[in-house]
Amino acid sequence: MITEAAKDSIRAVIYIALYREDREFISIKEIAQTLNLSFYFLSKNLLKLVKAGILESFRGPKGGVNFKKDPKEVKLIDIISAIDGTYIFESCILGFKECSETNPCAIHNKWAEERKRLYDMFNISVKKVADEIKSGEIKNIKI
Amino acid sequence: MITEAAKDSIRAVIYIALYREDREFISIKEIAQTLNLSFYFLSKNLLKLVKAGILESFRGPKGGVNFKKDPKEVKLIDIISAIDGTYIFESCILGFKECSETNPCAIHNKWAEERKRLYDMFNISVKKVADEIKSGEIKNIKI
DNA sequence: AAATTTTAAGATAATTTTATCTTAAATTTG
DNA sequence: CAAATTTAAGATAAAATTATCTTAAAATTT
Repeated sequence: MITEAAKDSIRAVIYIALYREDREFISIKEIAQTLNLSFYFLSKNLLKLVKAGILESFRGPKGGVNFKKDPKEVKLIDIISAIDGTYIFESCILGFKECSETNPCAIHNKWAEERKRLYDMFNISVKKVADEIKSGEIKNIKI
Repeated sequence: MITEAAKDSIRAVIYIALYREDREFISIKEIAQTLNLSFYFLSKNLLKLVKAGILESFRGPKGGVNFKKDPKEVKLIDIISAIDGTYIFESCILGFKECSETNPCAIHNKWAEERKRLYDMFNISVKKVADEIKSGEIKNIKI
């Protein structure tokens, strides 16, 4: 569905939203250690979010990353798009380069509906996900 | 979502269901040429379907592959399972090894619903897909 | 100013997936 | 029986993704 890179990155931004509080920057080391992710791999991936204008970064001690955009405005789909691209939500499930209503593959209609739903599923802001977690509605949740 | 191997294989079985008529075996060469797929890659993948008991094969001139199981009984999900495994329909969208209702990730509930729908989408028989195509309900369809 | 910390950038390697080729075995055709 | 055709099996290579490491640059701390 989505790459490991995108999965790690989504977990990272949720972590930042949950635990940054009033800190200026959260070090990637802290994120990687807490989430049990590879520091190297996460660094590379978060850098893409920096370049996409979603996060900002700062070097040196006290350095790290933080949201550049308001997490209310950052959707999970934006993370996925920045890391994996939007191809998965636009492409034909049977691999045709062109596949549309007017010249569909055998299961175009079914997939078109599901990929729209998947898009909608990820079209939720980081803030909203973080707030759901904070609210305690969901028991035993893992970050 | 699903691998290229699975995509090719789904197209191949739909092709066989549509065009085998009363022939005993359909050569992989014919399938690959008609569908514009790599003969080498398709051979390898269809072999997996043979080993999974979905197709049967026969060597020599007049050789090829054909359904072993009735295409009414073969679901697209069976093709995907034989080629890619069922992992995608069971796994956590954020990559956790264990993720369930009782110990969920941040978007477990949303993804659990969507992956169920994806499973259902592929839980359609090859015969049904082929019949839909033959019926002509869908205009300008590509195989 | 020197040492330390942290991201930036890019090199390198491992793994997985995709693609191609070769040889063998089974079957038919001539 | 020899030649041709087709799948079977496995070797090899290419491409993409994941993982790790190294060096540089920026900032802070001492």
